[in-house]
Amino acid sequence: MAAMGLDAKPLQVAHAYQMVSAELEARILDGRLRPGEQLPGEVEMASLFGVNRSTIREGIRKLETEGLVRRASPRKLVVSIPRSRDLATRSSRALRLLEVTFDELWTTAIATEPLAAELAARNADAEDIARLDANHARLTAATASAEAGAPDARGEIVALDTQFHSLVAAAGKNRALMLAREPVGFLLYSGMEALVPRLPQAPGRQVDAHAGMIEAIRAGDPARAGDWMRKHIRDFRRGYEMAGLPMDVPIAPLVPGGARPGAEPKA
Amino acid sequence: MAAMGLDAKPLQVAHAYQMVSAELEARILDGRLRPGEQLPGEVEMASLFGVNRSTIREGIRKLETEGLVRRASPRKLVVSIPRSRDLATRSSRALRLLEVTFDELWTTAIATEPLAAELAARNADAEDIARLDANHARLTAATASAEAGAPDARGEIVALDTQFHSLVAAAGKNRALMLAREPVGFLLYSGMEALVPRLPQAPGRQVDAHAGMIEAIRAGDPARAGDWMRKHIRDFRRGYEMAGLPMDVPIAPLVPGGARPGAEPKA
DNA sequence: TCTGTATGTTTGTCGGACATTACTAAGGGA
DNA sequence: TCCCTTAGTAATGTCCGACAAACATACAGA
Repeated sequence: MAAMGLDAKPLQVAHAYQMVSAELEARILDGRLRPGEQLPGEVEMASLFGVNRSTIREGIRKLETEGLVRRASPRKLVVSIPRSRDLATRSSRALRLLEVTFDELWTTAIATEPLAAELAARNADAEDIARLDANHARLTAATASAEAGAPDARGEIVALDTQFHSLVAAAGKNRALMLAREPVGFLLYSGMEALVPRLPQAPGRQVDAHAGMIEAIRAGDPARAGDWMRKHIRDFRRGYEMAGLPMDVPIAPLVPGGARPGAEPKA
Repeated sequence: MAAMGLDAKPLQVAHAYQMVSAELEARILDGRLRPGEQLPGEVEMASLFGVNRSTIREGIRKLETEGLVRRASPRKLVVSIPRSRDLATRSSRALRLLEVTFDELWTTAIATEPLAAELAARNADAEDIARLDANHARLTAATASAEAGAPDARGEIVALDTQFHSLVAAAGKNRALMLAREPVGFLLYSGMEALVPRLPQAPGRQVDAHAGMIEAIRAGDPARAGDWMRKHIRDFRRGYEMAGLPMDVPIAPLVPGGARPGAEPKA
């Protein structure tokens, strides 16, 4: 007796705390509440909306999580614009949970990263370049100490590489691209963690590529910057292949055996 | 007395409800809690964590908003993977609040959309193509009624175009790309709402481009599909130029004067 | 077997309470 | 007059207890 003229409709009941967050969200999105503006206290809101303070608090939790409001100080709740960083973190987490493959990430990156580099060559200012230089200096140092056998330099190399690409994107001044590429880059470059120990020459090649890219960006040469990036990304894939790492399996497998120490699946 | 040997540390106090969500989140991310698994009731959790039920509820609200848990039924709280749709919606909202320009969106799209089309030509299955056909049929109809003077066909055209591009991306079977391009596409194609009334021939050209793309995808010809998409996206920009719409201002201005009714651009 | 009812459980919401800690304003010293 | 200290106020974070509505399960009846 499935069909009786109507499809399965979700028809979710409207709970009070959902209405609170929905109402505030609507006011933020249509501009009645503007970023930076301070919201009333919980008690006042409770009386305004005619609900209990607990209910207000649950609604606020939701908006807080979405990044539409933020605590400027422990007492001040202000309207805010979601930070790209948080959004990227969440997307990244989702991609990990979706168990996307290296290949999916790489294919996306080969489209977005060179564009980011080209834009960076066009739009980078002195500060951007300074940041890139600083990053590169640290990467050079970390690579040296990794070659010297430092055990924990690997994680730093990954972090610095991830940051380098974010900096390039930021220098490009395209916020849509930044937001789109960030989660992909974050996850993709984390794959280098597995690459380094099997391909000792990888970090060196990386240092060269970064240097070339910074040079092209500094010179304001979009084509060359894009080429360096393409080469860099292709090189990454080749390294992955040479290291014998599989490209059609999840970057970060969802718990093959569990977590670190004991992690026995409970009966 | 600023410096006493330490930089300004964030040092945000760990509130109980944050620890609840953080703890559950950690268990989900490292696999101790698996997608689909059901969580204990609120009372039980409260005693497990040694906090009050209200506190548990606030923590759950956060996880719910992040999409890491979901209510399967009003009584069942299960672990889940964040839905791309929600993530895209949120990113889209953020981009709108950031007041990204048409140019930023377009520049990103010209990199991602052709790739999506190429992948679609490679990976689309029968169902994907059926969905594209269905979408195209509706677009054709909507365009016809728009040309006949139907007032509200404009919104449907925008919705169908947005959906078309999502379907193409979905047919490409690259989840990273889908997630990256969705918010950009959503916002970019909404710009067509303003385009249609000033450029009556736009929908017609669009119908042709979509048809060509579907044909290329059906034929499994990545290069041709990509070319159609590039042409389609470039055409969109040209249309925007010809219509005299500015490309370096926010797509969706944050409340020029307020909400729908008047909506005349203020001086 | 299917349907309807009774019981128990869980969520959503409420009201009130209290400790801690930001903010504020009054007061004292230079 | 201005600055610093100090007390007071108010808001948040957390807790407790309570209740209605909804849902799930078991059971009785057709």
